[in-house]
Amino acid sequence: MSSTLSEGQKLIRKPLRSPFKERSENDKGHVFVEPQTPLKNSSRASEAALLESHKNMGPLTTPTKGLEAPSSDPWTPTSNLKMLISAASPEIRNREKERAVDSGESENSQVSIESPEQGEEVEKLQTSRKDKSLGLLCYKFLARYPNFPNPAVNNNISLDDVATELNVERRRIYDIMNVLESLNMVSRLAKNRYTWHGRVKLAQTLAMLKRSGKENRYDQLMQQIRQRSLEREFDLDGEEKENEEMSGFDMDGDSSQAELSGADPKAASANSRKDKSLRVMSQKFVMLFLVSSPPVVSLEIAAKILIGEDHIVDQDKNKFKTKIRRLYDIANVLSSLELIKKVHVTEDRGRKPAFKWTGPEDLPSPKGKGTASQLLESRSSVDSCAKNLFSSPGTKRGFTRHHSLVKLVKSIQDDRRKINSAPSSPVKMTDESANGEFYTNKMAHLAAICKKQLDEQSTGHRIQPKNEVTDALNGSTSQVSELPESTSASNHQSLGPLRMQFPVLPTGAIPYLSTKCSPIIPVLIPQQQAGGSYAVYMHPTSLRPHPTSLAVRSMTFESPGSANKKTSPAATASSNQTNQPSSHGKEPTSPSTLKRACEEKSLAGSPSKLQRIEPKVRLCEKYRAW
DNA sequence: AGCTCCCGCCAGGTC
DNA sequence: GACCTGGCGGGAGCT
Repeated sequence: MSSTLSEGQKLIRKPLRSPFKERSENDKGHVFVEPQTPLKNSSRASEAALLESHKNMGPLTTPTKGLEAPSSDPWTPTSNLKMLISAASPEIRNREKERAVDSGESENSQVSIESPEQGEEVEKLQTSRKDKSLGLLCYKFLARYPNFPNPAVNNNISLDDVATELNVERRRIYDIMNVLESLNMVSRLAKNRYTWHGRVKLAQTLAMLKRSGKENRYDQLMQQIRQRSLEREFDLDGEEKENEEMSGFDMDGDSSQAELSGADPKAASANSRKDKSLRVMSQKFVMLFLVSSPPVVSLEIAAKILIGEDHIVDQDKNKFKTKIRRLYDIANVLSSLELIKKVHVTEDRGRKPAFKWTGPEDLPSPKGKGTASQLLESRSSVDSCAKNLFSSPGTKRGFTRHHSLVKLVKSIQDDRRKINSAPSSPVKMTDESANGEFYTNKMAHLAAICKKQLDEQSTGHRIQPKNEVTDALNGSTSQVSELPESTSASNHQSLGPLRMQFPVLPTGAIPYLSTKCSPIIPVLIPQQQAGGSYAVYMHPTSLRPHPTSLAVRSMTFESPGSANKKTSPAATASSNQTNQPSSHGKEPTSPSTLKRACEEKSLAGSPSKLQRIEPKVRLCEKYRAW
């Protein structure tokens, strides 16, 4: 069954084996690198090995990619790498075994991953689902090419060749290529052919994406969705409420996608399809990280934003699930690129998968007023789809955006207007907190801290180079520039690197949940629970009528499989973040805090709800490092 | 049980 | 019409 794959797609498309039958036998741990590790870890280990090798390649260390070389030929400067790839590519080994070819130089001869008696078992296990993961496949793919290719050499990629040599269906290669293309790491040259760019354009692309993300106010969208999610979460009559809130989004239901292209149904259809493409999704997903502070994005939030939260109702739950699936695909590739890393956000409802940005933090300032579209369009223009990722430079919005998202932004703006005129207005809050009129000494002190942080936050940005901030501000519309004028440029000085912004809170740290929509005052509470410190987030408005009002929330960030669930270096490093303006500090925003913020926000217009939001301590904010 | 995501069907697009 | 591209969701493997 494992016949040689021809150039033709038909053969590639057909599975070479009966995966499910084989899978059923894959019930034991196996290894590629570390024989004693369990199944999952083994794959991770092999990925890590590949990654390490890939790293070792370094820039310009792999002059040729040897694309057209047969799979058994060593990649000249990276033969060692190939060995590792093969170690992680059981199918290649299987194929080699079956063909009884290449006994001398074949990879399996160099990969001592199992004892002879284990051979058969491992061979079965080699077809493990994990071994076929998109992430691992991407590692293998990336290992074939240098990060910074020599423009002089042929950097063409043949999908057929890649699919054949990696022994996967071409379909899988498309997934990888789409994500890579979204980052300008490859560009489509022609049918079946791509050009490898590596990371040459990556930083610039990311900068563009960041800028576009800001222009699209994805940070605010995230915040908004979190808030609404919290509202739902803490509503006693959640279901009815959910419907209420869904309608409160001013949603346009299923029509949103069709509206993307205006009245032209055909264009709408095309645009809808494009908008769902892995490329667009990937870019938007990356944008979320780039504009988020801390740079942690849960799949749930991402999916909601990518869908437009309005779709998450009834039968559209399926859409959500599908989106999540796609996000996993994207995330796997991005993980292979080391741009993100999987973490978990533990909330009341349990652990939620999330990803943390681990890619470059200091992005170059996008040149001029160019948009991401220019960057993308500057590459191969063959793919019109990519062009549609961004609107023309002249337009304000950088990206094609769901109509629902436009409305979402509108909703945010409305909220902001309300908030700014409401007692819970951030400005008012900070002013009040500054004079401490309504608080105890401790409250006043904390409020002062909060004010300071708010001032910093209101600068709108934390770690970016100043010029980039300026660009972002210039390029964006009123939303961003609405930020209070009290911004102090000097506040940027103390800002640490992006990762330092992540609110892993060691003892004593006071996280500030910066959100324009829900100003929260962090208050340390004398709570001694294992695992770290706790902060109580107090909404300023709740402090006045209910000085004891607390809104606390538990949230744990942890790395899957991380042994160190407590304070990590990252946590320690972030211990100073009390003074770090978390800009749009969104991610760790306590759900209950947000909930409270939303509730209280709505109080202005609905005093009757006041009773329902009687001060209550929800949970404790507990951050663990990954 | 829920999370993760492989797999391949099949529709739309391109040649 | 053949082939390319990739959205999509079923359902298996994993935790």
